Amino acid sequence: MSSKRNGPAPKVETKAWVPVTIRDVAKVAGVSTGTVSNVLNRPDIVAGATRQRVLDAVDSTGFIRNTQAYQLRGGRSHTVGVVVLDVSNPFFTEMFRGAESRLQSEGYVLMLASTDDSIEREANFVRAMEEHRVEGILITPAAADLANLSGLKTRGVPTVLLDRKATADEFCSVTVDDIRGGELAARHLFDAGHANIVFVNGPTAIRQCRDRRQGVRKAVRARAKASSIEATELSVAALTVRHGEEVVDRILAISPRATAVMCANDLLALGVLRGLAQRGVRVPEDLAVVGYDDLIFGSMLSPALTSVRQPAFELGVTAAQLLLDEVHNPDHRHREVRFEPELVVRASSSSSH
Amino acid sequence: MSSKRNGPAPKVETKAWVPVTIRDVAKVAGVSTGTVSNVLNRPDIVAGATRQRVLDAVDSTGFIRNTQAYQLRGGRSHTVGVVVLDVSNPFFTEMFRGAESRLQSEGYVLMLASTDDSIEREANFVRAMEEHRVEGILITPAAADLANLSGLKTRGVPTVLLDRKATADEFCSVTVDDIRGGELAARHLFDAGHANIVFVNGPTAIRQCRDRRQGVRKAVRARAKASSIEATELSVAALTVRHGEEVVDRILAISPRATAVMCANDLLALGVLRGLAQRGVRVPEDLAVVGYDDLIFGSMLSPALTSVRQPAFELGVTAAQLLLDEVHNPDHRHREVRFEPELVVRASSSSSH
DNA sequence: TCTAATTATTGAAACGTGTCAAGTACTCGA
DNA sequence: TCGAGTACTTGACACGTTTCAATAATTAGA
Repeated sequence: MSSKRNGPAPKVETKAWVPVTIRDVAKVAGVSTGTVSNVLNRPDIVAGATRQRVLDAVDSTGFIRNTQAYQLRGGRSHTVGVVVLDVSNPFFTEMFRGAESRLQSEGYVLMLASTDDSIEREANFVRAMEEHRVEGILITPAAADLANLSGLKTRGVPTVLLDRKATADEFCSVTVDDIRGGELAARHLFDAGHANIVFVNGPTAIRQCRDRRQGVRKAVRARAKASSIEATELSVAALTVRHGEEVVDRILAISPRATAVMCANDLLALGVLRGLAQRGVRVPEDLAVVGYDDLIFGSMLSPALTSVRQPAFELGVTAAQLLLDEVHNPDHRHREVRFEPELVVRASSSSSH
Repeated sequence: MSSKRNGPAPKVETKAWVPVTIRDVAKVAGVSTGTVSNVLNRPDIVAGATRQRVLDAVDSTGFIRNTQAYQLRGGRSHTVGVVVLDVSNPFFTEMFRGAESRLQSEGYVLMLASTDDSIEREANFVRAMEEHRVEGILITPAAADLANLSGLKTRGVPTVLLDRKATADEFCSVTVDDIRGGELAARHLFDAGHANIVFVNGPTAIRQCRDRRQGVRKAVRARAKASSIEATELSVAALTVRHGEEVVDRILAISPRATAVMCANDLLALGVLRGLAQRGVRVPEDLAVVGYDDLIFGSMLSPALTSVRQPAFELGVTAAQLLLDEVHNPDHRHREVRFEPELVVRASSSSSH
């Protein structure tokens, strides 16, 4: 890193900006503060000439309304807090974009924080947002229990859970049906004629992994009666590319040899693809591969990766919608909106074998 | 999407939460509001027994300090605004994480907004953040000129430009030396023995594309005297995978045939890789490929993609640091901190040919 | 015991805005 | 010309907090 200065490094301008209040504007326009406020909030009830004079004064003074005062007086904060586990995870950013697109048309500004799975940081953020009097919070809870959120509940701060079901009916929530997703992927392979598949799963401590496994098992049960099919489950310690690469030997060691692999997420699948390429195993001819999450780069690989897409953007939009309902509708009732995952079939599992 | 309700859909709890003020706490604790405020802000000056009584009252009432009132009275907002072009771009989210990591240890909360290149939306966000009295703004300006930011300047809102140099010394800024990045990539290929390379560039209306091209040309000039080398420039309309895929035929049509391709970003490179794979051209044996940006998935490809890494996280940290300096240090002077890009050599250009 | 010094607590003012009852100026009809 | 509307404008108050001069209570010193 290099730090460079142009010329004689001029001191930052000294004429300090003195905050312009509604009172300054009133003085310049030669009216009372009440009138200025009216021009700002109900322009219709003030005479044309006066209105113009005030607007000119606003311009010439560079007045910017102080939201805190407005809010203190009883106005809304027009702010919503979003708390996710990890901002750099595309799933969360897509969700954020969805929420943003819905909320910004209503004039809201979003506060974003990522907890990195830390319950303590989560508590801090939630508290800070409450202090800022956000009108609502969208959150992916870090902890299994929802202890950090009990305050929100009792204080009546509208809250929507992201990709997480409420224990009782305490909050609204938006979720994706991971059981169905697992089922979809497995069924796709069976439909394509694979009778012997491998399911590479992550730690079952993660709810998503548990659910996806359950979906796979469901698909197996549904077919097991009619035909002779089988699914071998392999488990890895983490959902990473490396772990996917390392599990390849175990996959190939299975006998009779499997003809398809389903991975609990795209990173695992990517690792598997690399491992297979290194060993000269062709995809999908020798072995079909399916992932989960539909990360953007999966579609850019060759062969492009079949995967299960989660409608992250729509999750965000819907969460925002639920929040708005809770904010504005006095008859609001909490509910869970569950989304269906979608199988995106691409070359890595296309039935050209 | 399916909407499901459990049981008899209980109406949301009716006992509306009445906001607890410092006055309520004072009443419960049997002290004055001044004392409560002291307990909250300067606990040391209040007697132990009283302090405890107040703290108990805070707990039992569930009091949460109202930041607006605090702020109105002259306190700081502990809020920083971040405005980027696109939240779903990993470069920006990494930068955001960097800024977050630096600022959250100082107790700040971040407001995030993405403009999607719209000057109008940018103006709205900046205005909203000013109304919220953010203590500073980190921004990637959408427009070529900085008209949207002139208000920030005159009103003295600390502002740091992200990946963009200030025209004069109006603001602090953090940038990455794209000229150097282009030079690094091209030089790497020349060093590896390639004498005839192709540079696939995007629209030169984009500053980054202009700069990277300039870097490539610089590398060419530096070598042209000593040996006979050449760089053919191809231009595509957008920095996407598809455009990369489509440019492959033009690359292969060049005669004498080039031995290496440098792309203005990783998406282009990815498209090129796909196009080459489809035509049976081996990488790096027949043709070496280099990208730019070092997107995470580049490392997961096989062959893994050589690329130029931009220290996005560090950019964010530094931007935050500059902002904090401008906020706290009365002797603050604006400056540009320029980061060096880093070449990450991987299999797609490794000299095993 | 009395004074001085120290320690704790109080309560009112101020921050910038929106609201609203009250006031003023103006218009129209008779 | 007067009265009754009508159309604008005013200005004090409230929102929840911090600050600070003033007061009260306690302690130390002589």
